[in-house]
Amino acid sequence: MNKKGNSRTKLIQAASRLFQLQGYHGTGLNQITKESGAPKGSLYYYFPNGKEQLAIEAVHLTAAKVTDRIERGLEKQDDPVEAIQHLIKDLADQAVKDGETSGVPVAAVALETTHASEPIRQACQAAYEQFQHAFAKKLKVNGYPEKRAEELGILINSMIEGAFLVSFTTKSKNPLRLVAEQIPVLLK
Amino acid sequence: MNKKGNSRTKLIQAASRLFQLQGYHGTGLNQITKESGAPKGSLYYYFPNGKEQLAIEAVHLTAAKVTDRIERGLEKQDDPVEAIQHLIKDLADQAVKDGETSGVPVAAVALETTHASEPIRQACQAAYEQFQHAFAKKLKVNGYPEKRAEELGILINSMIEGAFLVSFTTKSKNPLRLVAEQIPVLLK
DNA sequence: GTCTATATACTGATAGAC
DNA sequence: GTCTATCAGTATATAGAC
Repeated sequence: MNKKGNSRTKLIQAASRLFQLQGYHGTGLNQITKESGAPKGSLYYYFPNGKEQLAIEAVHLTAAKVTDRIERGLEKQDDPVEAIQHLIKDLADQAVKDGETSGVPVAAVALETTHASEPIRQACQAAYEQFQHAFAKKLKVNGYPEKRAEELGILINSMIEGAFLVSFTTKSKNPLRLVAEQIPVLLK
Repeated sequence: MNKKGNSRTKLIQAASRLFQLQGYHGTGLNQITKESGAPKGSLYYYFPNGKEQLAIEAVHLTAAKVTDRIERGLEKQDDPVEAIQHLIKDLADQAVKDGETSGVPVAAVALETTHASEPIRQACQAAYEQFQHAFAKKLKVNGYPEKRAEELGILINSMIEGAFLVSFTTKSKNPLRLVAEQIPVLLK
């Protein structure tokens, strides 16, 4: 990576973090450039389409990082039930304990921009499809039929998103805990 | 209701609608006063604490309306499984078809402000607790033990929130459909 | 109680020197 | 590629006439 790639990357990383915490409209470009350490004037050099383009790339980065985390988590145990339950337990700790440094990936940006920017919406949609696919892949490897595995991927991702949202907002682990307990019944 | 109550109510109603669609930071006070038809200068007369106070009251209104909708929906059928499934089917139509006029209640505001305003966060938490309680009440009436009913209320609300969020973002009914199909297994 | 005008700060975005 | 200065627009919030 050259200098160019470096500043570009730092901007996307800062944007990814801040959009997750404060949402799209709640995060200004000044704050992003300041936090990234990248020179402010160069933002429009790397992202000629401005904030929207930066948000799309930030969502892509967030999606890649979260997908990687899901995949690594699921690899730790062979049994899908135990693997998924363990992953959810980790999320529960993060949602409640990490306080100021944590947010629900993608969700805030998705809700704010679905009606306002179709390209950003599509980036968020792609993120959710990646998450679903990561769960489905684990289930296929363990013998679930393809179609059933994909449906369960959608279902598991939705349940985790909702429970994460409610756990985060109410500062309680209960929603994520209850979803984790439901996994064995779901995969039976 | 006198004139005062009327303007106040119109402001809260417009705020409730717009915050749901565009989030907290994505909605300006100018837009709210314009859409409400209430005189702009009077906003700070009714809400001395400004936008934050207006948002709290808007969340309370949204919570009351949604809770009412859940309760009325659940009353339509005696069997809790069928009642909840029917309710989710209605939500699925709304999330995908209503397009520009629909949003996920409370969620956008909750995600944006949880780290920025404790009073707004508490209003969102109260909203989720109302939703959970509405489901739990239906289950208690139908013979579920109190503790189990309350856990299922949290779980059902979380599942619906997540599936609504993903359905809304991906413009697909699948997540909500799959959650609906899961209800019988859940309540077995 | 209503409404206008405005203060102040910040937003996204741009131009141009270096 | 970097950085500064700055644009026009809008944000929340306020002061004061009526």
